[in-house]
Amino acid sequence: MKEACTMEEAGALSELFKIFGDPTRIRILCAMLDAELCVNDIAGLLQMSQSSVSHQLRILKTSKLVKSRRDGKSVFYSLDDEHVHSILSMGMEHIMEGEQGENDKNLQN
Amino acid sequence: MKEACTMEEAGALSELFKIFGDPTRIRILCAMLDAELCVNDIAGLLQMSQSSVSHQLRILKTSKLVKSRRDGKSVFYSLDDEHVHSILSMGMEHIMEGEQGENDKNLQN
DNA sequence: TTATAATATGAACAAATAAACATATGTTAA
DNA sequence: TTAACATATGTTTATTTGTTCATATTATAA
Repeated sequence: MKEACTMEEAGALSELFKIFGDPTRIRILCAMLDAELCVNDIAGLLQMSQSSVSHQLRILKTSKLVKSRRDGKSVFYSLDDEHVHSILSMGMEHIMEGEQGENDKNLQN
Repeated sequence: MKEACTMEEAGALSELFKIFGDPTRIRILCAMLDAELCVNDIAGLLQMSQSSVSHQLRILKTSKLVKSRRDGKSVFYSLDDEHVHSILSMGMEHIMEGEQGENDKNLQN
């Protein structure tokens, strides 16, 4: 990393992280960490509408975080590269380390 | 990383990445990669209003990405832990590798 | 072809939020 | 104290965006 990023780099970086900044997309990405999944599978897993999942998958695909493969009537999605895994892991580490006592405020049970 | 994250983890992760999902905050974080800076310094560097920078610093501090230290009339901000650096680096790597030809659409010059 | 299943997409709505502006708080010096 | 500087914060506005609903597209089977 340079000492001061350019406007373009800041824009590109924020656009990337913005994709990770939604709980639905995080859950979709996490679900695909070990398995290739079709839209219906994901909708069932997350208990969300097909439409909403499809919209989010489109965003994930446009951002190159996810790739798709059609097999008959179904379209299977999977992570596009290992950076997705790395970024998720880094975020998870940060959360685990520094915010153990503070996440409780977001939990009910 | 687990195979399917919980609602709580997805929420916490997305909240974290949401902070990185704004170009102004990215620029602020990048500016602090090597130097401790006060609000006015940052506002001058980024050519933004003091108010806007202060608002963003508050968000960064609340999220534990930044810490502050008062010295006289000035308050100096610096990165709170090394995960910030790691996450930025991961994002930068992803951008450099996969989107070389596509970022041009976001650029004018 | 028609029917059905899986996915994609367009439009509308509501919620979140970044920036601007004005103002308040805090610190130092006179 | 008052004045000046640095920072914080409350409010408003404009923009963005995730979801829902309805509809369109694509693929298979009868």
